[in-house]
Amino acid sequence: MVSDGKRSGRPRAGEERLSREAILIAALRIVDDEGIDALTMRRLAATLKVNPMSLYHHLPNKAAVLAGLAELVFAGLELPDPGDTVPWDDQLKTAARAYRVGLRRHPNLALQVLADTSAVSNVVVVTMEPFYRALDRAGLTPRKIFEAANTLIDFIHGFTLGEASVRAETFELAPDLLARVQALPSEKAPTLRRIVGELGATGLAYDFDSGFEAGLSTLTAGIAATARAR
Amino acid sequence: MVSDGKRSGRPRAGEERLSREAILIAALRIVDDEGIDALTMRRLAATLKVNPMSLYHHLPNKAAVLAGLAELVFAGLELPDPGDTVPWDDQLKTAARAYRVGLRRHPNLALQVLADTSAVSNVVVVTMEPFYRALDRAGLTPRKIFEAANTLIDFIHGFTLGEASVRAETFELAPDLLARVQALPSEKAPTLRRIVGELGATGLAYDFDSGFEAGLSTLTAGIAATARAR
DNA sequence: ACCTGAACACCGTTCAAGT
DNA sequence: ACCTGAACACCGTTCAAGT
Repeated sequence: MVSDGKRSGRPRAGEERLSREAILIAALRIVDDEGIDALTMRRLAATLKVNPMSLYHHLPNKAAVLAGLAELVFAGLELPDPGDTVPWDDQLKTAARAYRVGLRRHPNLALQVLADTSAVSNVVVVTMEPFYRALDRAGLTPRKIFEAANTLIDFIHGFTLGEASVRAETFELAPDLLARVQALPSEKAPTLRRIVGELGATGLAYDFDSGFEAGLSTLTAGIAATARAR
Repeated sequence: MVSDGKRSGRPRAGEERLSREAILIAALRIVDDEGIDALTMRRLAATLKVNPMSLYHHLPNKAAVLAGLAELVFAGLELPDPGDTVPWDDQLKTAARAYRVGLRRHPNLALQVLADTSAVSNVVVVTMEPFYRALDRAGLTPRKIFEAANTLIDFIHGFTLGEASVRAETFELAPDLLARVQALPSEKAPTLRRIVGELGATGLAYDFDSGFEAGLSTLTAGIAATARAR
């Protein structure tokens, strides 16, 4: 049994208090619970009951902690692949939905994750197989498959970014938007005004789930057209 | 003529050294030149030759400075509208390209800008008219117009995010990616391996411009299909 | 090897005081 | 009203010292 009291110096073999993984898990918890700004090296060390400087034996600096968190989130992603039992567009949509859900699991980290190039490129390598399989079944050329996969990923990233940002705020977007569009001088944006007016306040109450589905349908329809055109 | 030396106390009328706008312009310059981390209140004050605390008379805190920068970037956006002289999909693509170029003008700020909900919703209100006009001409219902515009914006945001992140890094994505895909165990991601292999190293050398065009084409094709289906 | 304590060079922001 | 100086409560990180 390990004492709870503070010790110093090197721990005995097999008794290490710290590891890269343990540090990252603690960091993820802080970010999930209190937001990205709450994550400081000193705070992180405190929750691990350890001297702030001990962290630097496992991770070179704070940037490495943040990169490690992005990696952790992507490592937790698993895209289901229904395979040939469903049409290729359903296969694609299933994987896309799972990708969105996986990113949304840590909303306070979304920005960090999406901006981390190496994390993103890692997930492309390891996890994107279902995307490529579905697009291959659609009958695209290799180049078109590559482009379509990137387009789909970009859409999901942009969508997730908006979703995470709104969730972090308190104010209601939809009513505010409606009021401001209506307040515009009528010659400024006539079509926008008309469309928003026809939608009405209730129609504008933005539902993220149906917005995501609409995007997926547009993209799969566009991909299908691309396949026919080859 | 205003002396260069430091003064203290209230300046005479019309001689104010500081304004919200002047502060934001100086801040934008720092971010463009040296990155977002270089922007500190103290550094900002120094470049304005002013006491750090003076800034707080014009902006309540650092978060307000960052939000102001997002606002500034979006305020500089102007989407051209070729109007009825071109097909609706060209009209849509023209506006989309301009939107991307506008965001890319300040790559170090991309993350901040895209994550700022109120800035994004502002630009939707003021600037998105060409998007709505083109989609209206495509023959979509109001709801489909709204959804298609959001999908297109999400794609551009996700694309810009990737573009800005890669630009901020030094390492070459494409060759690295190719090597790592080939290093995967062959049963792990067979389709991905095959597609990347067929593309080859040169084919994978990702060109952002053509990637963006491919996305736009897929989206407009999907929107056209949506319009026919109504 | 791993952990610690003290120290350095910074931060954002509050507050009271100047003009 | 606008700017300042000193101070407070933090940061991330280096370095030398402990075991």
